[in-house]
Amino acid sequence: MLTKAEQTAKYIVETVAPLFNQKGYAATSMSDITQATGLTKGAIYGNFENKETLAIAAFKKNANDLLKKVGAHQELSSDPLEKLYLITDFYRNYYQVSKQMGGCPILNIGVDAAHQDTELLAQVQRLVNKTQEHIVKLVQWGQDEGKVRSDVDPQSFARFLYTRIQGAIFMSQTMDDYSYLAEATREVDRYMDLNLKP
Amino acid sequence: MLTKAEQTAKYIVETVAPLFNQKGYAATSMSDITQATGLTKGAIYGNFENKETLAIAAFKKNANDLLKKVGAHQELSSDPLEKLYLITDFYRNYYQVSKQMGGCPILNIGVDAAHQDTELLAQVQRLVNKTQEHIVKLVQWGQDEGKVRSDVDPQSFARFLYTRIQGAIFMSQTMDDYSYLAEATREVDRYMDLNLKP
DNA sequence: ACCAGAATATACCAATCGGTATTTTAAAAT
DNA sequence: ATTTTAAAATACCGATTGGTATATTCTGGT
Repeated sequence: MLTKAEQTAKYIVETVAPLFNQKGYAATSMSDITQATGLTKGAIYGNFENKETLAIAAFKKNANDLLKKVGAHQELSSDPLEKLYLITDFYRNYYQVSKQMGGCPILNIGVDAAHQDTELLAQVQRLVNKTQEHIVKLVQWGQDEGKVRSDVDPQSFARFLYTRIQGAIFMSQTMDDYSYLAEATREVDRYMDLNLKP
Repeated sequence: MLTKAEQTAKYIVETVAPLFNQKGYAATSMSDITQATGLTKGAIYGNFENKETLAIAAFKKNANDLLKKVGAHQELSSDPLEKLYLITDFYRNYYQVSKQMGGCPILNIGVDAAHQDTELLAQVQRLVNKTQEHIVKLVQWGQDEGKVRSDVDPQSFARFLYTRIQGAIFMSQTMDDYSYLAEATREVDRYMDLNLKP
């Protein structure tokens, strides 16, 4: 069971997560935060050391939500190759999903924190590596079971898939045009049809 | 010949362009600007109406520099297909080029201005469309001369090339890893080898 | 019902924010 | 050389920034 403080801390993070994600760290003020939460500075600073730790908590919340969603979608199959297709399938609808978070947190915080050497950037990099390693393991698993061609390099495929989709996320977001993601996921699917399937 | 005011206005924009590009609009303060230029607020506001017009001028400067550089690189050939290869060749070294500007302005300002509905976002979208249309024309020109296969859809190829490379730009920038751009340009080249050449 | 500790609200801080009005300095025209 | 004009420096504005110290309210245990 959550204590009162843990409840409000959770509430604050949930309320503030899309704010930081949309406007970035510097552009999100403490008054934005008190206004959005309906709480006062006392409540905020009673639960978080400072603005930065709150921003980090907010990013972690968004990142975790994202991992959970894409993870849950992969549960629809127990086959490694089909799980890869389910990843692209998840991102096919990512335009709507990310809008609820105020845009893609990897993209937004990655760009916002670049050249600033903050803990936030390290968190983004950690998440990117984690996701790529997950794809690597899926490919290796598929190869172990003979469902993915053995001449595929798991690492470089993971980098390709992630980079291709992340580019489409950027384009869809800044051009406000869903179709970039549609095209990218279709292409990655085709790539897997041609190069991953034995 | 430039008047005194035009000279300082140019100097201000040049000095301030990498600042806005790196830190974003909100995080770049007027004192950052006076400090970087060595000028006072009087000089800044004597030449620019407000912070936003200065930020727009700074982005246009970066965007223009970028277009000039990628344009100059295409001058190395007069053949439309070879010009397409020169575009990917330009982005092969974009990691260093963009670092001088404080990161890719399309990426940085695109993300920074998203969800804010400012003139800046419109400028980014304009530049993206302009670049894509340029690629479309190169493909069409190549088709007219029989140097590009006629079954290629210029529009969708342009979107693919731009999105693929922009994704690599994001990854290289936030992971601080050049190789994403190397892989992306190599892959686009291979794609053109296989699908564009007659 | 009462009390102790936790949690939130209030009031306040120096510093900085973007912006402006005015004064001083530099350059151009006569 | 003097006047006029353009440009930059200075001084200042109210508002807001992130953050803190203190006061008040809420809540769970007895």
